Amino acid sequence: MRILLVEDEQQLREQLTRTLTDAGYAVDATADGEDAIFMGREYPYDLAVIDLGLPKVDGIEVVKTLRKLERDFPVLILTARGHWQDKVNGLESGADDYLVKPFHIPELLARLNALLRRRGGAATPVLVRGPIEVDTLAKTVKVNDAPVTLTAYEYKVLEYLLVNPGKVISKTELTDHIYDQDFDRDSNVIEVFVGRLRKKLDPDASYKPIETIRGQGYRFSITD
Amino acid sequence: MRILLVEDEQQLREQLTRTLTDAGYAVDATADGEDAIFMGREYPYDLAVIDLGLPKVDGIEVVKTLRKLERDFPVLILTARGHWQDKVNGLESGADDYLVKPFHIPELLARLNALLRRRGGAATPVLVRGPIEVDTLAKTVKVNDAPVTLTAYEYKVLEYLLVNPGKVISKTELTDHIYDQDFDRDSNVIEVFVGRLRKKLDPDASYKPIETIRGQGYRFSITD
DNA sequence: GTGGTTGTTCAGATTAAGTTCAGCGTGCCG
DNA sequence: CGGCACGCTGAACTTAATCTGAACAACCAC
Repeated sequence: MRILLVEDEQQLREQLTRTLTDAGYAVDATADGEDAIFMGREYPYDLAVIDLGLPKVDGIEVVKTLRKLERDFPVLILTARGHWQDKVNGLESGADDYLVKPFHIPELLARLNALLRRRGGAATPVLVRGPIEVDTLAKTVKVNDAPVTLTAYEYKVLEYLLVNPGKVISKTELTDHIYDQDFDRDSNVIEVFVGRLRKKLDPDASYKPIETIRGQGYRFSITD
Repeated sequence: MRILLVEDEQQLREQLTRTLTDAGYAVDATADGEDAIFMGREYPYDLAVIDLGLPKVDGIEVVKTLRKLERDFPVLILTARGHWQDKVNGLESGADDYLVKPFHIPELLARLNALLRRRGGAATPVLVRGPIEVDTLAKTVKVNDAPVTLTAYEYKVLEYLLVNPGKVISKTELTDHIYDQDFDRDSNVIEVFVGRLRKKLDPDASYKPIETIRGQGYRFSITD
C-alpha cells in the first residue's frame, strides 16, 4: 500500500514517514502543495494524508484538485486544534476523515487502516480467500490454519493481490503500489516474489492461488 | 511502564516523580491540565495519576477528554480530603481508582501496581511464561526456579515483552514505553538489552524466548 | 575521590532479505 | 515446426537489519 504524505512541519513529516514506513507502507512525502498535486496526479496512491495548513497552496485546494482529477483514493486530512472550520471544508471538498493536531500516532494508524479496509470492501481486518487467511493488522498469513512466514515484500505482494481478488493485476501496478518513487523499471523482482509466494502458499502446486495471465499480469483466483 | 503524572503542587509533584522513577517507571509530570491532555494524546502511557484540584482545566475534564479520545490506560485520581463529591464525579467520568490526600506513598504504589496488573490480565503480580517467572512487585526474575539478576532496564524490556506475549513489539514501541520523552532515535540500546537478556535468560540458546521479526520488532514466544 | 555497576555508543561480524542475472521452459504466432 | 517473447527459477550477489563484544560515560555508594 502506497501513501502520499503532505505535511509542512519537517519534524512531524519525518516522524510520520518513519512510522508509516515501519508500518509497512510505501511512503512519498512532500511539504509542498504543488508537489502534492503533481505527485497525486502522477502516481497511483492507495491513500493520502494531507495537512490543511500548508504554506503556498492550501491543503483544501490539494484535495479539491485531486478529486477533480478523479483520483479516488481515500484522503485523511490533518487540522490544527481550534480550526474546526477547516475540517468541515476539508470533508466537503472530498476528504474522507480528519484528525485534529496534535494527535496520537496509533490513532492515525488505526484510521488509515479503517479507510483502507473500507475501500477494499472488507469490514474486518482479516481477509479470507479459500484456504488462505491474511490478518492485515498483525500481517500474518495462514494456509489451512497453519501459519506461514512471509517476508515483508512477499506479504505486500500477497496483500495487494488479495485486496483485488479476481482482477488481473499487472506487474507495473504491483510495483507502483509496493514501492515508492524511484524504482528500477525492467526488473523481475515481482516474478521472483510471486514464485516464492506460490512455493510458500501452495508447496505441491495443488491449489494454484495465483494465475499468470500472459502479457497482462497476475490474478488471484476466487474459488471459494 | 510509562506514567503520566498531573499534579499542581510543586513539592508533591516532585516527590512523586522521584518516587515513581525510583520504582522503575518512566514518568512525565506536568502541573497543567491542558498539557496533560496534550501529552495523554501524544504519548502511549500505561497509566495516569491525576490530581482533581488543578488550577486551569479541571482534573475531571482531563479524565473525560482522555476517555473521549479513547485513551484506555487506567487512571488514578487524587482528591483532597472532604471533597468526596469529586471522587464520585471522577470515577463516573472514567477514572479507575482514587486516593484521598494526604496519602501514604506506599499505598499509592500498591494501587498503581494493582491497576497495572489488572489491565495486563494478570490477577497475580507474578507472570509465568514457560520456564520464566517474573514477580512484578519485587521485580525479580526466575528461570527454571533459579533466580536471575537483571539490571533495571533489562527488567523493563523483559516485563514489557512479557505483558504482551505473542505480540510483535517494535523497537520504537519499546523505547516509547521504557523511556520518557526525549530519547535519541537511532540508538541501538534496545538491541543491546535484548542481547543481554537473551544471554541471561537462556545462556545456551536452547529455549529462545525472544524471537526477532526482522523489520518489525521482537516477540516473546508463547510456547507453554 | 575511588571502585564498581549500569547505561550508552560504536564498529565490525553476522545473518536475512531483496535484487539481479542467466539459462531454461512454454505458449503463441506464423 | 521453428522462432520469439514472456515468464519461471535457482543461484549469486548486494544491501540492510540486527547482533555482539568492547570501550566509554554516567551514576552511585562507600
